Amino acid sequence: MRLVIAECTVDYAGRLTAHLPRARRLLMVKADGCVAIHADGGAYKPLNWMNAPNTLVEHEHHWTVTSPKGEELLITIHEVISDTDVDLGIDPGLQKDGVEAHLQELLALEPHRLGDGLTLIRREYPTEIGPVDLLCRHADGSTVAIEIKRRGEIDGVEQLTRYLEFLNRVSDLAPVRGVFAAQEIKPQAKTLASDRNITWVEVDYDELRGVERPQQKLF
Amino acid sequence: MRLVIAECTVDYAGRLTAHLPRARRLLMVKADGCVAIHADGGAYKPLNWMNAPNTLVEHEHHWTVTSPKGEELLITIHEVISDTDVDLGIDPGLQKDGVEAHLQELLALEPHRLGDGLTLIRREYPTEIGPVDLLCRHADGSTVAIEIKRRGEIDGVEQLTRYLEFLNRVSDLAPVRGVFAAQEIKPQAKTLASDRNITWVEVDYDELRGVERPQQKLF
DNA sequence: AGTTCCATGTCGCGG
DNA sequence: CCGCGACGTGGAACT
Repeated sequence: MRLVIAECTVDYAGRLTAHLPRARRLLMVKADGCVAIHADGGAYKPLNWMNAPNTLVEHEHHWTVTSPKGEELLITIHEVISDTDVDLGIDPGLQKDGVEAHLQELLALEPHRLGDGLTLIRREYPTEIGPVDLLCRHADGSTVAIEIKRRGEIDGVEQLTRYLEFLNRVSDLAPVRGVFAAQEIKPQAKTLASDRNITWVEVDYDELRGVERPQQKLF
Repeated sequence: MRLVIAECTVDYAGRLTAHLPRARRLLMVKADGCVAIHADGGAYKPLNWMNAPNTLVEHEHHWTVTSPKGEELLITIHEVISDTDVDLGIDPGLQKDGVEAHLQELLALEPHRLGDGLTLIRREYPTEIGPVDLLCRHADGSTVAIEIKRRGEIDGVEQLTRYLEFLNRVSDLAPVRGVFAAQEIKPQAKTLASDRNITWVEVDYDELRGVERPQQKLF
């Protein structure tokens, strides 16, 4: 990784056009070729950037970065304050826990937690307007479409409603009922779901994964 | 801005839990207090971060960052390779051009591009659930509500649907038709729009702004 | 402060 | 490679 502190002016033309007046900034060039221009604020997001893959060409007083998608970044260098190179090696990567995918896995294994008599037909059941998280069969022969969210909000109910509309109209699975599952569901989402005859279930994540990995305090 | 290169291990607990095994990384601390941990790849996004406001406490072999929202970041420092501080001053800020607002301006000037016989009533026409991008009158006396996106996706169709529902129910403008306009519209969004009798139009941004401001090559 | 909506969103997965 | 949806989405504008 290369870190350059420099007085610079920046112009970007690509998905939009943007301009940065002259100021002192950090230019970060990573091993994968991506370039980011940071100011001393504005959270972790850079002011301007080019993602890999791209081509960086350094001239005397300016850098040009071009991407195969036709994006262009021009960095005019007025003065270099410092220019350092560090070898970080490859990162072992981030381990995440507690996201929707994990919740879906666990519920696919135990769909009965969302309603008695449910068995899985398949995960990510495809429809014209996108995949349904879980499609299940009920013991009575009816079908149940399940939308899973980490946090249940109104958007999720809308999404499930669309799936139900299409599944009931175009497939031979009809009638299809809906179940909205999340670790936590906002009151508005509960109201809307109930109003549309969609069952909602708040699932206990820790209970679901059992004693597998107890939550630990960091410090 | 402070830049530290260090061998470190990182644990985050907040909206989810995450762990980074020991490796050499860049720790970036900005003037606004935000902390970002970068590897040598993976675009501009850090592996882990804490946004301002937060509290950074440095101990002998570890840093703790806590946010008022109850998020915690623990950085265990095994070895410091370098530790530098730079004064960047405040940034004059980014100037952008070519976003949705601009598209709306251009279409407000030439609404007929979205359908024959359309004339503008007003931009940002207020409703109780938010402003409609453009409200137009058709030559036949009917009203047309227009939602504009840079990229047309299903969310935008939902948004327009809500406006139409409301306008048709509570206003004396009824009947109100809908037009969904974007530079590019996803197939699913087209399907949903058509299904709801909403016309969709893909507009050519460059053609729209015509000779007004020709795209300039940076280099 | 809470809500809504845009974003050069970015990222990852499945077809 | 494209399409699609999640994201610790982040960030700004408006109530």
